[in-house]
Amino acid sequence: MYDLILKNIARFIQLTPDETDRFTSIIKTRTLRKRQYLVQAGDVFRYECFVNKGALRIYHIDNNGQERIVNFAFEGWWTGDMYSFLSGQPALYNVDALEDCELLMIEKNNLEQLYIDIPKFDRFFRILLQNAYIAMQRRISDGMSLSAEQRYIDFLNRYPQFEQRLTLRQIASYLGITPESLSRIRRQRMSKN
Amino acid sequence: MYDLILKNIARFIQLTPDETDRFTSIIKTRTLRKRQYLVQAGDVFRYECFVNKGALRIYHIDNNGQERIVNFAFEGWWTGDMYSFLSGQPALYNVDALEDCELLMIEKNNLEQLYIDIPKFDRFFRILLQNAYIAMQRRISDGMSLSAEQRYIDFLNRYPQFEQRLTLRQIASYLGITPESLSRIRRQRMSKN
DNA sequence: AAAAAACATTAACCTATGGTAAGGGTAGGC
DNA sequence: GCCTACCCTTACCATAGGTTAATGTTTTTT
Repeated sequence: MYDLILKNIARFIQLTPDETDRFTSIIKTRTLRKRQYLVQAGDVFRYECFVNKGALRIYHIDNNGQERIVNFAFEGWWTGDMYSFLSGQPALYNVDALEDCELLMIEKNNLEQLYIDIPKFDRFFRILLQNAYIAMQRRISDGMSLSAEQRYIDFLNRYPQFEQRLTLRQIASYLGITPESLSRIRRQRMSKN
Repeated sequence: MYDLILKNIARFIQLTPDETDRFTSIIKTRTLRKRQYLVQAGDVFRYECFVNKGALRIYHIDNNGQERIVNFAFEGWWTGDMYSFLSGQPALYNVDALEDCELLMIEKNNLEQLYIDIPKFDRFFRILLQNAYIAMQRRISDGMSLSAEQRYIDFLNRYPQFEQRLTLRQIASYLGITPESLSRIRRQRMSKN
């Protein structure tokens, strides 16, 4: 049950058996069925979530009523709504399940006590966030510099294993274009090669 | 000299006098003249930098040779090249001074020893990164959802104090549009109001 | 102070992508 | 097993923003 999350943590910090027990004792598990919400924008959401199985999307609804996927979360990734978690204010984003999911969740108060008792977890999440920072900075500069087609090609190269688990609409939304545009890009690429 | 950085740190953690001394002992100061590089893409850069005075930009050169500003850094902000700092690989971005600057710099080895000696600094940078994460997530979704004009208006609302310190080209580059487009947007806004 | 370089503005034109609509395919609910 | 709803594709037109170029202005260099 906890294999994947413990391996994920062991990438950056080493826990003693006691610390491992302490950590797993605050984990709550939750399953989601496909399409089920984990977070709805506007609700307060006080958990950091580790995806043990399945896939989710983080998205918001823009002024034109379009769903815009800000990110995905697959097995081994962390998700939630950082803003709501940190501030206690209503969540900015929706998070829902693209497939049946199994989540490991840590409640805010429990995590804050964990930070106090085992400061190594401050370190773990610091390193996790540094990596997220690098990835997001690249997404920002790619979004400014690259054409829709180039962003699509980069997406395929970066996440070849996920393409088949996502629909065209989901990929288009993540890339910041319409499904029609992505369909056109695919056709043009077919005829080129 | 250290007032601003100590106040910045005191937002999230409390240091004892000894810890404060320990911290300030590893700070190196550096001044940059306007246009001077702090980091050049391709060089290894092993410092986290706090802007005590002045302003910088983080940018990269895209495939068309255009400078794309990924972010600014004003007094009280942290900057550097997170990728190079973490991995020891060549930096992905250029960072240079938009004004004469005074920087407080922490070398990687010193910071890593500081993390070990005073784990509160793990916590400090964790919280700093969480806030950066929220800001970057918003930039990604704004970049996908909003028109160039809306992004410009949001920029003015969010950073009214910085507009006058930046040129039109710099703001346009940050917004991901050409200077010509921003000039057109400004003119249209003038005639509307 | 002069020369050179970079910046801002405007205009005319171009292109990538969005909007809309329609047809056929596929999957999930009853 | 049918129906409904959603998904993908294609086509045609609309438009925001890019490109190029010309002009005047400001800043930097010498």
